[in-house]
Order: sequence, then C-alpha cells, then structure tokens
Amino acid sequence: MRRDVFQAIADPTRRAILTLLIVQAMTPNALAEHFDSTRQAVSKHIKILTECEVVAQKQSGREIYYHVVPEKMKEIDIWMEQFRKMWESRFDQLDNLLEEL
Amino acid sequence: MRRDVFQAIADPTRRAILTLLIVQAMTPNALAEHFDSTRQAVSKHIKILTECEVVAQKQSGREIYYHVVPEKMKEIDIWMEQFRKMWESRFDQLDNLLEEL
DNA sequence: TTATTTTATAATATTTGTGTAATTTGATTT
DNA sequence: AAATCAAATTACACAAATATTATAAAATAA
Repeated sequence: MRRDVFQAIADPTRRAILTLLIVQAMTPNALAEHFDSTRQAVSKHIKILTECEVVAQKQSGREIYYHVVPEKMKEIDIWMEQFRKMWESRFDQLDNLLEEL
Repeated sequence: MRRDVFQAIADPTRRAILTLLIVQAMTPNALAEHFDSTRQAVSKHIKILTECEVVAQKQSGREIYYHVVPEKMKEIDIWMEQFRKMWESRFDQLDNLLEEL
C-alpha cells in the first residue's frame, strides 16, 4: 500500500480536511460535520493522512485533535521545485528561441 | 473518474514520467525504456496524464512527442500556497507563543 | 457503577486503478 | 500497393481504495 504525501493529497476530501486543519486543529467529529459522508469515512481519511504522516494527533481529555505536519507538506514543495524552475526559465527559453530565429 | 492534477501526480511512475518530460519531450517508446513496466502500461499512464491535461502531445511524422503543460502544474503550486503561508508564519507563531508564556 | 460520548477497528460491497495481451488504427517507407 | 512501425484501443485479470454498517474500546459524566 502506497503511503506518501502525494497519495495523501490525491483525494479531494483529504485536501479539504488539510485545508480545514491549517486554520485550526480539529477532532474527527468536528471535521465530519463539514462533509456529507459519514464520520467513519472521514475517520478513514484521517487514518490515511496519519499513515502518510501528513497529520498528527494530540489528545486532550477524551477528544483527539488532529493537526497538519508542515514538514511533510514541504516534501511536495520540494518536488514542485523542478517545475518552478521550468516556468521561471520560460522567459529565458523565449529569449533563446527569438535569438535562434 | 477523477481526472485532476493531484490524481496525475499521485502515482510514482507518473511523477517519474513528468520529471523526464521536463528535460525534453519524448515518445511513449522512449519513455518506456526508462521503466520496468511495458510500453502499454506506460502508455496508459500517459493517457491519464493527458486526460489530466498535465501533458500534451505534438505529432512529428509518425511519432508523437509528449511534453509537460507547465500551466497545469501551476495548479498544484497554487494549492500549496496555503501551506507555504503556514510554515512561513511559524516564526510569528513562535513569537506569539513566547509572548503568551 | 452505569450511561453516554468519542474514536477506532473489522467486515463487507462497490468502485477504481494497474498491468498484460491482443487487436486496430494511422502514418511512413519501400 | 504492400510491408512496416508507432501508438491507441479493447478486453481481461488482479490489486487497491473507498464508503458503509456494525462492533469494540476508551474516556467522561451522571
């Protein structure tokens, strides 16, 4: 079973969960209220996000608060770097092209 | 069937294909040589990447060259923005925390 | 202690993704 | 026009992801 950051953000529900968790840490129940699917379904997504180490939990009494692990999200950013280089160099490429012509 | 950028980069083979295509446009055959899986399997990934509009093709005689569509990759970058804001503001958060204490 | 709330887990059905093989389509070369 | 090559498509089998229902475990409140 693939369990990496890219798998974590592949699902739109999981992306929505992450967006909510950026603002503030939340319990599974609180999260589930934002979605149409059942609490269990949301819970499974949280489990996957946890396994991907994109979110982590913090117990507070009987409630469990989940929060984003920024370091993990950084992995996506690092992979994206090659593309940023690409589109930042497009002006240069255009220059080269014009020169060749 | 979900067909978006995030689905496109969820698979490691597809990420490898994209990394190869950043350097230069390639034909399915040329791409397949870089992988253990068959040409058909690679072709299917290319199909998905095409449907996600992350790559586009350019006919050259009987060969088809595939290249990255940087604009689409930008969509990931835009979504990532919220996280960049997050980890850039962590210094501020640390300040606030220290102040509270 | 008992009832309630919160979360996690197990089992199942359904859907979706992946890889291989065989066939088809289209372009190019001879 | 026929042979050849590249790519796409189809059909099939298999593995994996998702959502749901039901159940169990842990913490808290009455």
